[in-house]
Amino acid sequence: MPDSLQRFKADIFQALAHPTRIAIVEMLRDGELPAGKLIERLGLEQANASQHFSVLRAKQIVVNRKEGNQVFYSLRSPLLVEVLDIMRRYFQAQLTETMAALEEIEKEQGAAR
Amino acid sequence: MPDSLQRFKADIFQALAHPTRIAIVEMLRDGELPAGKLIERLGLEQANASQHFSVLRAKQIVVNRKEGNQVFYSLRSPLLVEVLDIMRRYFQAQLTETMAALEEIEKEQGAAR
DNA sequence: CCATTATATTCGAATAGTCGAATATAATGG
DNA sequence: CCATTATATTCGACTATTCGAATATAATGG
Repeated sequence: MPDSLQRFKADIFQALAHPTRIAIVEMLRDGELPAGKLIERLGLEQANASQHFSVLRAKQIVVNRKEGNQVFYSLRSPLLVEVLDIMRRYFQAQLTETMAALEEIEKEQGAAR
Repeated sequence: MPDSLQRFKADIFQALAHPTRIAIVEMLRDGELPAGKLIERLGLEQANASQHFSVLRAKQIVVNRKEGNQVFYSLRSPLLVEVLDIMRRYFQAQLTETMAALEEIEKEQGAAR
């Protein structure tokens, strides 16, 4: 039933379905960074970070290169950044709706008093 | 560490991290459909479909309304459709890259012969 | 009222994901 | 060579997800 495009999409979404990995991707939007820097800035446990990097590598969301004993990660494509930006708009749209709904409720409660 | 926007994004990505749910969302892009139609067209097991709908409802990706004994589902926002469209571009870009890489390899193997 | 249709929920089994600790591996420098 | 740094992998424990079967609930029509 699922075609390969749908499977691909699901795989990418799965890879992004964790806030830590989103944070990593978002830090990389401005360019390549060493693993150590990502770990430090995001306050991650080293082993756990490595596991998250592994997920991102497996789905080819990031590219890595070695320099000495350091590994540098970068995003493979800027398209993912577009996806995240649309998500921000979606979040804001939802927030706006929720605020409007709350105001409506408060207005009704004010009138009922 | 993760802010609420990142958690939100991760939640939405999680909800989309299954090909069946992507297929459902894609069928809904053209407008509201009854559950039964979705189940029939996608060849889903009823109980499993219901579980997938439940995931989509929980994250407010879909809106549902009842009419008699039928439930109609629709997308809450067109922004998600944009996300899926970017993903298609991403897939195509990856495919193009893979093809190019394969051709490169074949060219090298041809030259090595 | 009862049988049928429509769909949600629960159940249990199996698999997958996530964490931190422990371990392994590679690179560096003294 | 060995200690240190950097990072990947494994382990084990726990949680989450997915499936189909079974069950529950609601609506419909005769």
